[in-house]
Amino acid sequence: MRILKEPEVRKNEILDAAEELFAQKGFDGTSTNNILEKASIARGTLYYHFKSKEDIMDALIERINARILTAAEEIASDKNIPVFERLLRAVLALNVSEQSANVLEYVHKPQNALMNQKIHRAMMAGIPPILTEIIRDGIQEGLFDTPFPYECMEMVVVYLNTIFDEDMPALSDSERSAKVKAFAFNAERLFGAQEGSFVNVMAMFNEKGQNDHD
Amino acid sequence: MRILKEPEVRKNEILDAAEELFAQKGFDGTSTNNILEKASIARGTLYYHFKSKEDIMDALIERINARILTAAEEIASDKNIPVFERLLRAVLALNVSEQSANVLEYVHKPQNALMNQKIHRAMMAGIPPILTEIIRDGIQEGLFDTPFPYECMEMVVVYLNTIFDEDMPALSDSERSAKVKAFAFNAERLFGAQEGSFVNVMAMFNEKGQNDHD
DNA sequence: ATTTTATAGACAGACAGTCGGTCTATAAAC
DNA sequence: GTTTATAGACCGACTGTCTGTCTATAAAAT
Repeated sequence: MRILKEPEVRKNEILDAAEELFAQKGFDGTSTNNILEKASIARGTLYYHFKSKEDIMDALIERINARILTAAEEIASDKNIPVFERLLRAVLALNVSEQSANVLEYVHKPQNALMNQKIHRAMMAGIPPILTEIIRDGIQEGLFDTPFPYECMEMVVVYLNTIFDEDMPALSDSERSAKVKAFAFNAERLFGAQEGSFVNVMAMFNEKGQNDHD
Repeated sequence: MRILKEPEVRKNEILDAAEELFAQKGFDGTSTNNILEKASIARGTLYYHFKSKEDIMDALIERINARILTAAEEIASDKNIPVFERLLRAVLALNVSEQSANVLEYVHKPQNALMNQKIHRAMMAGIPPILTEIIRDGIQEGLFDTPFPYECMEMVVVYLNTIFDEDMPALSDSERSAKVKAFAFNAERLFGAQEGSFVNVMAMFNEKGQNDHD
């Protein structure tokens, strides 16, 4: 007895199943059979809707990415929020909020190198423009001073994604704290911000970050 | 008629074969059968020496990495070379020289995500300490001024690896030139160097870089 | 001669994708 | 209204490739 569904419905069911499995076992650790079972469909159905396993991953990344960037973009364009707070909230939306907890799950799976690469690329295309808008407002208000806001933001985002990514050799608490301090100092230099201003943002970041996880 | 060889000899033959194939077709695109054929050995021999396909890759990365970092380290510790030139030559040894042309080949293969990740990790562990030594000398000589030489170097290396990596969306010549200019400016800020000093280094870098490829 | 090391290749099971066929909904023809 | 044809969604057996395992054995060492 076969069950017919709208293509969009079925596609999302497959993506839902894949999302859960990739997060749990990684892309490489998830077989198409796992997906079939979880979505309760046959092999031919899967390949009717997606042309390959990698196609499923690409669709999933696109879906997740859209969610995350949309949330951050709304925050970034809300001129009623002060610049530093906006920056903080956008970063939270991108890295720590419940929505992007999914991204972190994937990134840290050992069998997810390809997916990591694609996620990273999507993030690098999407995040700096959003955050640079905030930096430009900060420049207008005299909080920052750099002729290259985009490139500064790009550098900071790349670094955050790499060094504070749990995938890298684990940092002890004191190592992490030292790195955060150094990073704040370096970010102040890059953006031409007043010394100490990013340290304060970082403190808020850590507080909010921890609250979110309690 | 079987041919016996010293384990180290045989191991290196397998690695040589793998090195060529991974560069040509990527890790995922290379089957163990390809390696068997190229090294003229049987499957059992391969698994006698290496415990898995991934083990071969790990050994290969280690081999290449050792070569590259050794060359750069020699340059970095040669106190007779002026700081800026030492920095330039070490960077060349790490990124552009013939030895590391091999690394670039791997990094840009579409089926090499896992290998990229491992190479990147190895590089991030090996490169910043070497270059930071040079920065420290520069601080001693008053060329640089930063309380966080290591973290600055780390940031710069991460950025160089990511943004100027050909794997990222291709940059036009003018885009690249603009990015190099912005990067030089930002590096000057990070290291507390005199404005314009890194732009000059970059010019040398481009010249030398181009000559190497002609 | 016996033991150890290195080599060979047949075999097994998992995997992603293919292919031929079936089923369902629906429009068109009667 | 009923019948027929069509489109497209679905099914599952099958295929070829892949990595790793296992058994046999040649060559070297003792």
